[in-house]
Amino acid sequence: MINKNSPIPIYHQLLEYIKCKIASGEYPADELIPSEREFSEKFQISRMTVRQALNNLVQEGIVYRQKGKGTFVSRQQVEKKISRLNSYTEEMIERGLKPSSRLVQFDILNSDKALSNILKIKENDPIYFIKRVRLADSIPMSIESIHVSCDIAPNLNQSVLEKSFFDYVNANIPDPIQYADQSIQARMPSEEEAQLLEIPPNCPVLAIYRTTYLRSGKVLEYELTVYRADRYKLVHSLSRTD
Amino acid sequence: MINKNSPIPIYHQLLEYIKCKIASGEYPADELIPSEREFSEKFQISRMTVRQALNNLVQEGIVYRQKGKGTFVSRQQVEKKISRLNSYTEEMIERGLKPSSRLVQFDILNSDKALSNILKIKENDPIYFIKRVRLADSIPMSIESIHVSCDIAPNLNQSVLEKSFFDYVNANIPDPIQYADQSIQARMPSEEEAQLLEIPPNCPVLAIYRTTYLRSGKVLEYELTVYRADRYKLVHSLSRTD
DNA sequence: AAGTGGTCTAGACCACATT
DNA sequence: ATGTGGTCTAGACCACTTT
Repeated sequence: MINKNSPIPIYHQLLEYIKCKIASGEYPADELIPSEREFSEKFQISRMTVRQALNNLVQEGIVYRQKGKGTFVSRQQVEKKISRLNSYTEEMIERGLKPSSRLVQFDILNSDKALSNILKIKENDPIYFIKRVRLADSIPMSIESIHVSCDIAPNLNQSVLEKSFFDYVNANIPDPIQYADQSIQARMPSEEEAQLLEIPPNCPVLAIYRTTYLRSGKVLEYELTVYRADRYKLVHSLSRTD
Repeated sequence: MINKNSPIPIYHQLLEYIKCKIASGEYPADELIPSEREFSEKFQISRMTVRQALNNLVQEGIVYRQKGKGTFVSRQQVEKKISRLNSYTEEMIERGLKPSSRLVQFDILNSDKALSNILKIKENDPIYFIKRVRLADSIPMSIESIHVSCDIAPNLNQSVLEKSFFDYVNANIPDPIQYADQSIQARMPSEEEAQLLEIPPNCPVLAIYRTTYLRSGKVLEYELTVYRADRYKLVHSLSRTD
């Protein structure tokens, strides 16, 4: 169960152990789980290490604590769906569709004033501009236009884009993605958009403008994605945290 | 600076101390702050206590760490707008517009199969059906159709709807709102929708389907809101919590 | 080699809730 | 009175980065 000689930290092993118990129903929702001291004694580890595992689970919304009472399992169905930032690839697989993409444009451009403002770089600093048609089961789903500062994305090339941009980021940029701001609009497609999406010009599209930030606060990318409205709806969760 | 006899935990005092230094510019963005051991020695507190302060700041996105290097100030001190669940009234005021509404329909109906499923009630159980045109600065912005189980919303009447439905809920339902699932689509308006929104029939709309849940897990309401795409865009934040 | 954050220990006292 | 989570200590070893 817990292997002290494993290269995996003990708190992480315990965290996974508890997650399993919750998934299997052994620790049901709204029920107490063993106390910190119980875990500490059972696995012969320090209570502080147990707390580190539990702190992570609290942060993930998997469990919650009550002073003097104990630690409880959260209602799972809520936590799972809280809006996450997913890549196109992840999203399509989740929906049971086969993702692919077709590169339309790959250029290095100089940023104009508006863009440099968004990306928090100097005007005329070089950026990658990448335009791709995203397909699901070989049918056009969306057009994705990505703007990334060359400074922030080393060694970005066409072959990288065959796969997930997120995977590239995770592998090549140590600073992790933290959050994104999105703005969503309904509008009619431009002529080029209608053609790339293979839809009639009187069919509306969903336009999503996204700015993605890293943990350091740096801007990773500014992205516009235009979705076929007949094939795509955006699903997400909101929480009310008064 | 740090008072060990204060009822305020030491880690919290240190956390506020660091926040102040950042706000005053003494710890500038992207710059190193003192190491954990420095804080520990300077204030004569345990390094674990320093870590607790720093962990909280990392969680808030105020600082970030790099193994072997140190702890840095994040670039963006702007408070992140984690997607919140707001009422129409709140949202419009935030955008600097004057909200109002015009009641189109107020009825008690029997729920059909699909609706009873969503609201988690029995088929044919009575529901309130409320349709309102929402205005901003006296111009139609959206059409809101709310479905609420009569069981869950006592004393709901037309006069309540002059104001915010959220305010009514907060005042009359002890179980607080916890979260909502939304599905967002772009589409063309129906004839009735175009007429109520005072837009031409070839102008697209943003259709948002929302199910709102209470902390107990009960469903508060199922709502369809149809927005004029030319006057409304949806803005929100997503976080990536790996 | 020196410094950093990451992990871990084996204790301790506190405020709080339950019995 | 007992058990719980919340806070805190004074050490320790590790992997990593920089000098």
